[in-house]
Amino acid sequence: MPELPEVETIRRELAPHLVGRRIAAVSVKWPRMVRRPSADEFVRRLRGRTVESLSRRGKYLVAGLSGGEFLLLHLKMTGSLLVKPSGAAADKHTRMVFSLIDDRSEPSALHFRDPRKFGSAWLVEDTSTVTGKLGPEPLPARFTAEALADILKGRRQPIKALLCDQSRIAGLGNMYADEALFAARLHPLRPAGTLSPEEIRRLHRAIRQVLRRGIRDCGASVSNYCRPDGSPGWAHESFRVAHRGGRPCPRCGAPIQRLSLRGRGSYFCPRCQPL
DNA sequence: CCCGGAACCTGAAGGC
DNA sequence: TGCCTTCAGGTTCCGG
Repeated sequence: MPELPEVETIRRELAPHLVGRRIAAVSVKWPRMVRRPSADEFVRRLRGRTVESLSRRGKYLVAGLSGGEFLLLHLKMTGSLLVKPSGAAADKHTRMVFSLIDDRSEPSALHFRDPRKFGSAWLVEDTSTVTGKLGPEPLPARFTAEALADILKGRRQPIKALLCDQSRIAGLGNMYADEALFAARLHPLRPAGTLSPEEIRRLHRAIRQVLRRGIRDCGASVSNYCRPDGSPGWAHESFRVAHRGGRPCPRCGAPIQRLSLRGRGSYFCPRCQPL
């Protein structure tokens, strides 16, 4: 499932294939994935635009286009973006194809593949209409332990739920939240506002560590995640609790437990992460 | 404000 | 070529 490290990996690997190229045509095979404007208008307005930049905000990819508009893509759980030669066949899970041209290289195509059809695309003048409610990015230096303390202060909800709430912190999802809580030795159900300053410092450090390591390892290929060339990442190989229910805790050997929180599986070590 | 649950979807996995 | 149920989860929306 693409979370911040996966989306950042895709951004880095996609940028050389997109930036400077012109969108010659767009084919939308599942119109409901186009959130704004209508699918017809989306296709019409994208044609002829040059991609000028590719950035990331939380789990959103943001392509800056000539003419001042932005194409935003969200992969949700099973989306992937694949660079293919022009004319390559779209498989049955391909929901959108962007045909790309420039003066210097062979025509290519960006395939937005998503078996579950949860992914989304927007074409907007102002990115804040889509990403405006996101909380801070956790990797820049301005995200300090004090900033995290302010976010947690007074909140009674379970720390795991807060970490996954994009309006509080942008980019963490189920897997990396579990990994960060394990690294910080915090139970997922701890009420967020009850963390001590020392626990907040541990959590702050853990969040940044698991995300940086995820990026370094090119993302976690659980579910359908793959990179734009179709290859997997290997961040999941060093996961210590995420999706590892029943296996021994790497720190103490106790079996990793699973609990359901907001309908999501949460994995943790009951001995290393006491409530 | 806060929380829980449904909806959006399909493929995989498990029970029988 | 087995059928049916359950599960997986990011985000949005809706109800209490």
